[in-house]
Amino acid sequence: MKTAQQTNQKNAVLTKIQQNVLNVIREFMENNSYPPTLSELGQALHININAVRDHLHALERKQVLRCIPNISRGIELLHAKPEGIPIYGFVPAGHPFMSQENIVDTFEIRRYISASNNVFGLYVRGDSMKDAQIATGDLLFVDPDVEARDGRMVVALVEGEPTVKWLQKEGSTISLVPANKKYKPIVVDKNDENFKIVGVVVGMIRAMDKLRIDKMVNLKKAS
Amino acid sequence: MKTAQQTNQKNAVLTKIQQNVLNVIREFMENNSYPPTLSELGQALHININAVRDHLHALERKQVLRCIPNISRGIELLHAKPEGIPIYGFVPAGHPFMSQENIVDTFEIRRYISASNNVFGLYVRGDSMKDAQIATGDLLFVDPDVEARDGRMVVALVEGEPTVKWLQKEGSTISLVPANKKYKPIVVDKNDENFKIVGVVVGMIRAMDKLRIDKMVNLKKAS
DNA sequence: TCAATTACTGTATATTATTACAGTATTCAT
DNA sequence: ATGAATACTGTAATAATATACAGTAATTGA
Repeated sequence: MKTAQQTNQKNAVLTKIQQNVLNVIREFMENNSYPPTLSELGQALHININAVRDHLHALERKQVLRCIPNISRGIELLHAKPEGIPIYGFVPAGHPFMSQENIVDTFEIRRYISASNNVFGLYVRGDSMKDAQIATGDLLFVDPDVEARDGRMVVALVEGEPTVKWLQKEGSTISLVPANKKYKPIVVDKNDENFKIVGVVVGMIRAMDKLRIDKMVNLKKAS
Repeated sequence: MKTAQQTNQKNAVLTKIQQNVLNVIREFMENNSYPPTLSELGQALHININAVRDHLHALERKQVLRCIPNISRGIELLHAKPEGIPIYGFVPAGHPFMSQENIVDTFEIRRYISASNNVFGLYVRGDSMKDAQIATGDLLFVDPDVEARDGRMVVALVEGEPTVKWLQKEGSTISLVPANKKYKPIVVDKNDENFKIVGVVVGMIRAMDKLRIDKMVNLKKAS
């Protein structure tokens, strides 16, 4: 006989069978685009639907899923599996830095670079931003929706040619300053029709594996 | 009256109403963890369930979804929406670089840095890798499963202290070379117990927004 | 103008799926 | 040893869903 009030047990440990039920649900949802019904779970687990029901209610009490009443396939998995990869603190920081407690963040690009929905990537070629630690092959994240304030690194179109430079505003003139003494700043008028700021550089990524470098060389040849 | 054979129309254009039905299905699935039933769609669209059915069959013929027979909520959307953000070619490359055809890749971190499942992130502090274009605040992707060959950038533990350096192998000795003339290489024996290579640096990401910099300063204070 | 497609309504029916009720048996902590 | 949670079986009622059949009406391309 079913007993009455069963208290909420957040973060309670799952039994082996409950874990198994959860795994079967996950597997089903990976293969099927819709959650399983009670009888489908019963078949998969070789048990009666009411046993399945008991398990689902237990899993609900333990906060790993939610059952929506009177809805077919009304199972909602909570705690959506963390998608990102772990990010540890500074180098050099503390000694046992590769521990669970030292994960200061999880890698999730949009959150990291806090960009709008219009961000796009752009590969860098040339050494004009060398002193800003930006090299050929680097991938820049450019956000058109971020305000291009003085001092920010921007991507601009000068007479149709895209370039990455520091932005420097002085009255009605705008200077596009490279981070390399070898090159001179480009000075244009604020209202120059041949000049347009595409977006602000909000992030950067660099691949250090040979495969990517080869790919970039191929791209270079193709262009 | 329903007419007989209706040919497959892959890539056919959706009518306005069909597009609307698809949008409602997408919206429902974003909010609900399970696909909608016919009557739920009927309610949302203010039409009879058999009208919904007709639309679903039309969408099925046009290959945008699949209806699984005799299965409640048996709707499977095809052509899963592209998750990544677009990545354009080199800068400077061609003039109209922000066009659909110039998307050379889509941003998806794991594919980009071609790393194992054990990659982790690590923030950099200090200027010892300055000449390799790596600065304080940069986030390194370190892969413990990549072979630490001569010349690669590695994260090593020297007497418990983690450091980022170039790896240089010479016979039985290993040199950890900084990319900054201000600092001297660390030379250790191959079998030194106080020395361990944690992983190879396979990628790097840099955030250029102020918020992140503030966060990093806070982390610095806390450590 | 004719066939095909689109866009619906309405009633009915079969199937699918959830819920309810009534048990049995085991384990586990107090 | 007693209450509570776990782990099941079985039958039945009810609600939720999908499907079938029979239409109507407007639009579109050949």
